[in-house]
Amino acid sequence: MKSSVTIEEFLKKQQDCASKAILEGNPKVELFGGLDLTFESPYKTPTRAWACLVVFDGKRVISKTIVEGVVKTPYIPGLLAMRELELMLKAFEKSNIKPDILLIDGHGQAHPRLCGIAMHIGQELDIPSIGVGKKLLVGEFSYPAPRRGAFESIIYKSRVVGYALRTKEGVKPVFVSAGHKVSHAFALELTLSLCKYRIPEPIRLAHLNLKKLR
DNA sequence: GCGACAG
DNA sequence: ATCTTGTCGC
Ligand SMILES: [Mg+2]
Repeated sequence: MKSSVTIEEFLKKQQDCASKAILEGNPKVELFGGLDLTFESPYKTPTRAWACLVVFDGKRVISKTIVEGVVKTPYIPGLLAMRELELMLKAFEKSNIKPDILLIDGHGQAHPRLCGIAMHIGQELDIPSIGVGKKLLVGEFSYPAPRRGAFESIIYKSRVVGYALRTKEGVKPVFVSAGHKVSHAFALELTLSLCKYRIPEPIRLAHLNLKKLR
């Protein structure tokens, strides 16, 4: 059996994670990983779930890895990692090809305790990571101009914790924040470079693969 | 106490 | 997060 972590314990883990945050770095990366999950019964717990890791080289998909598992924790805002981290790590471990950086469907530092799921994953694997959320969890921002590449800071407790980025002309922005060993500026530029549509290709393709699977 | 709240 | 075709708009 695997000792189930309590909310209290996980909150401590997040404090620890935030205290060890490394939010700087402009790593040379060539293989980009994208991670996402899908659930058999999203409103029930426990439920069967699958995680997918897509490794993209900027042009082609180098590998896709899907793993199945049982998720026992319900979704609680601020505790997404409690629900999705394990399966994501499992997918990474199973993959023979390891990306140089991970893009996660969720936030990095833009989090109530400055420790979103992207930061957890980056630290656990010690590889650069970036959080890309479709909706904001905490903080304030102004809508960036409609042109692709326009961005505005996400301010939380008087500091910049990420950016609202327009990844496609005239389409809703995404919220990018550094997770591990990258700066927010690096996260912004890399994310934009990987966007053909609103969502960066690695994450978009991971999501699509899971959608076909069910 | 009320409202907001990644996926 | 998931159920789903067409439809409207950039
Ligand atoms: Mg997701």
